[in-house]
Amino acid sequence: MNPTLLIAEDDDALRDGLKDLFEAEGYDVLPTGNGRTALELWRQYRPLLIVLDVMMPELNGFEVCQQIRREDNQTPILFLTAKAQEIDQVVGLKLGGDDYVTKPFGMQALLARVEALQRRAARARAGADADAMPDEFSFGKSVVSRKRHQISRADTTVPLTLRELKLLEVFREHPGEVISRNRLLNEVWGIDYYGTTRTLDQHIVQLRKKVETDPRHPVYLLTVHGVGYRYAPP
Amino acid sequence: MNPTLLIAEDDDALRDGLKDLFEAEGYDVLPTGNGRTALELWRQYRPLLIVLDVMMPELNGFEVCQQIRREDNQTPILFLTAKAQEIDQVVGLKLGGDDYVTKPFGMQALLARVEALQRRAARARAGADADAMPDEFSFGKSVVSRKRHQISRADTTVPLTLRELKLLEVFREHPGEVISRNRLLNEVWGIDYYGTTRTLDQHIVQLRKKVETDPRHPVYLLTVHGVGYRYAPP
DNA sequence: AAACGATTGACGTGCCGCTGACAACTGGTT
DNA sequence: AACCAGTTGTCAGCGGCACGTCAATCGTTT
Repeated sequence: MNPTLLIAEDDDALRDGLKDLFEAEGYDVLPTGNGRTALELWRQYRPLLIVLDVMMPELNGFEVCQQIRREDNQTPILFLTAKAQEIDQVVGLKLGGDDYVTKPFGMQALLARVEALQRRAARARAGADADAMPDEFSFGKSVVSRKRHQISRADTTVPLTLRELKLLEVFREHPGEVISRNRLLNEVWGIDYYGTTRTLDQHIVQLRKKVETDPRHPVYLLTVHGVGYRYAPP
Repeated sequence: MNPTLLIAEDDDALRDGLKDLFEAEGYDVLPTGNGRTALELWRQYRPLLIVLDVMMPELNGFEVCQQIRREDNQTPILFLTAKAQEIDQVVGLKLGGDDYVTKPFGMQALLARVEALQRRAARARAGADADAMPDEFSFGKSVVSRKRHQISRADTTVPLTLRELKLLEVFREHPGEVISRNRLLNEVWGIDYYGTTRTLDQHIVQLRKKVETDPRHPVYLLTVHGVGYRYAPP
């Protein structure tokens, strides 16, 4: 069975275009031009991903999203927005796993976003299912607690900041692999981030202080010159 | 649907000229004279190829490239450069799949570059799909891991630098074939590389240290006098 | 205001890749 | 066989740039 996609967009021409596009890419598409039926379709079919126009009759995109999120906050939602004001609202939602595309947009851009969201959601699902997400995981000689935001080694326990925790998560998910600086920036900071590369270094420095026995000669968080970093499990 | 091209060039006349040229060739063109809108347009449309002037208001070409590469390192980027200094910077980026054209340039030359880049990108895409690119491949008595940037033999594991990894890739793709020095320089260092031939030797030396049991009497990386090198699989 | 995390700039350091000098080698010529 | 010109191997050193580090700054929260 193909992955199913719910498309709620009230412009008939655009909706048909999107339907054709995604069907050509091998998706099953549930099209609708109305917020209320969008909700009904979602309840009935539970699509893997939802594309929501913000401006729609009956229920607008935000309202639909709100309803869906009451029952399910896994399924990724991609908003189609026209005005800058709407964008702010979408961003303001800060709902994990969601994204938006501003009109007008190109088909390639939409495809790329949909696929990125799918990958992200798939990773999240896999991670959640596989180990039921225990609170703690080990890193090097230390043990990290997600809930408590802290890392313990031997007889000391140090707090972890948000960025540090996220970084550790990324390394834990790919032990032994070299992870490029760009990828780290994307995974930890998000896709549209303008910061310098010094920022990443700095956080690595802080992490090494908490993870390594001798921060000057790291054993677990290794740098790969010109590429990125690598976590060498013990 | 036509292939879409993003053209970022702050000289109005030149930009219009390029737009006409490529539209006549059957491309859809997204023109802009500004780095920031270039990024926005890229996000909205995901063009198949990007032509970037280096000198631009708001964000220069390098900065735009850097941002784009954080989310996507497939799409080819063609830089338009005016000064020799800029050229060095472009070459210095070492970003695969990119190219540059120096001003002033002829329209035909530009077209040729664009089409060459398209072909290269298409090949890369096809290749990536075809074999799902396993992480490891064997070389001689060793096993090379791309993700880890390292090579393991018997009981030792040694890190590989960028150049070494690329060289090994080239040899792996053509086992038994003699590969000329020029071809190696092209494939690993890029089309226009000015270095001496000593550079290549040097890297071969380093590689043999990591690949051969007795580096003085190589078994896998053989030199073919007057031509180049040959990888003799075990 | 104080505390904290995140970010950035400035500066020092180390590594990778490049190069020049010279030795060793190869293949061809006498 | 000896020789020679061109090519390759090896070593040591250099330079640029990526990275490590420290400290100052900014923004947010309390």
